[in-house]
Amino acid sequence: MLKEERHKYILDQVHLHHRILLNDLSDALNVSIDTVRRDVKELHQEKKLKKVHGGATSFGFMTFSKDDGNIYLQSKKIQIAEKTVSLLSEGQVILMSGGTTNMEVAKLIPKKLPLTVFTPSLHVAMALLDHKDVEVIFLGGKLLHDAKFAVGGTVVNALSQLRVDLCILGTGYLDAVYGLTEFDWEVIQVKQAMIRAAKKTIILSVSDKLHSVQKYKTCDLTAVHTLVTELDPQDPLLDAFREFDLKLV
Amino acid sequence: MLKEERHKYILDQVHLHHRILLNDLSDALNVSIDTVRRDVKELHQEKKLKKVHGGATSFGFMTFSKDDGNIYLQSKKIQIAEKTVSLLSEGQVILMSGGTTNMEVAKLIPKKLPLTVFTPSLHVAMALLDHKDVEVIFLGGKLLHDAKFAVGGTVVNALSQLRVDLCILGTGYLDAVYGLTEFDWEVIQVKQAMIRAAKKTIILSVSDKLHSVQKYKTCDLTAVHTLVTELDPQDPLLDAFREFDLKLV
DNA sequence: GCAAAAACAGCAAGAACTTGCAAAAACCTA
DNA sequence: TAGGTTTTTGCAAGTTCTTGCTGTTTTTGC
Repeated sequence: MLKEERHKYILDQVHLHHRILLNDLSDALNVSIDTVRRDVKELHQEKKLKKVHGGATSFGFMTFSKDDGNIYLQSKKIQIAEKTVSLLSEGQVILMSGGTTNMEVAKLIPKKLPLTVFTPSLHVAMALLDHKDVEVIFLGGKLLHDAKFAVGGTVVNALSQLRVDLCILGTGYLDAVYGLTEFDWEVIQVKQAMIRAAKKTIILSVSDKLHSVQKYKTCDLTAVHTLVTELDPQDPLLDAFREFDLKLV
Repeated sequence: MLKEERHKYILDQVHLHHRILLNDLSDALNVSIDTVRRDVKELHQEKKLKKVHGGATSFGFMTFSKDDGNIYLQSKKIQIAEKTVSLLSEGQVILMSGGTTNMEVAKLIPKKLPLTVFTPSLHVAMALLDHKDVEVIFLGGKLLHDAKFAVGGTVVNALSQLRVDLCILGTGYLDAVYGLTEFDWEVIQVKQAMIRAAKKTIILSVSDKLHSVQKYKTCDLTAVHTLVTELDPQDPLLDAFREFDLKLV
């Protein structure tokens, strides 16, 4: 492999994930850690990226966000994603919905963690394909133009034939009384099928979305096993959810 | 072999693969490594390519454009895409494979043209979702990490239940004698199923890939109805394909 | 403050590059 | 066509670049 190719790969990865570990690079490129270190050093001197202890980051990382421009929201989502990733274990078969929070989870999954992931989200699938050890199966169907998410009978049908370890539901609206709600009927159908297909369901929610309700209901909180937020599990904001048989993380 | 011929070959290879090793060139051209080195040096001075340690890369190789950094190849693909789009008509149900050429087709489809498109390619699906009037159905299945393409029984099975107007096959290798070939067995299975599911099949190929053969065979040229290249339909390079009942565009 | 991980410096083998040169081929020009 | 000139090509020797390994120093997390 040419040095230029390695450099391109490294820069692509850094731009995609905002940060990258030298070990992962060494692994992905099949060269020694020293070589990668030297590559990153060069790119650092060329001001193409920023070298940090253990890896590298892109320059813009802390100054702007590709997503909604909201750095606070973004960092909350990353916190949630980190907590969620720590709940995963090797060899699991999981289901992931869409949403930006789930995107962060996809990016943060360790490169060497073997998993099988089913998802109807184009973005999540795309992000997961960077992970050589993750088998990605896309649940095909009619795609929603804005959400880049597959819905419809095909998806629900495929899900009805699955039995997976874990379902990770991203962005939704959450309320102790009304449960999990959404504004898109088609999405509801898919999420319900996802919950049915999984032994355990984890929902991810930034605290801003707690106690908010939308038009349609996905499920009651009793159907959920774990709720991950960026807050400390002891935070009083979560009190309303303690009455359920729910693990707060 | 003339120097000019070598130069053309080298440029073609660099444009096609974005990079090339001096050893491979020396091997393919049956000249010493020194000669190749001198050739590449010249081309470098003429700014036709970029010489790097161990080989050469095309310009634009280091850019981060989502597209294909290669200007020459890129413009050929756009020409092909334009011709292809002109073959489409309102209300058609079509199948699109992956590849960068098909990506260009997806981008160039008129925003107001109502179509239904089935595809197993993440990139094509993503590009099509920009078009509000195109209904996109993703053919789900196990995703190939590098090609971002769904393969396997699920896809083939779903395809077996389809009957569409048109199948647009992107990047493949084409030869008058050996027909359409690929290097990935799984992809072959999907492409064959796509051809079976369509009333008509269009294949897109940049002229560089004409007369080249890969390991596995997708189909004979008799299964194809239209061949779109960036060349003029009268170009002698296409003579080998005239014996077939094939529309050249 | 300690143990583990990461970074650094120096070294050696191998690959790639440069330079100079001579033989062969191609190209004039009479 | 013969003889001289230029270009092209391959070879060899020496140099530089790349890369993985070693041991040492620095940083990090507990």
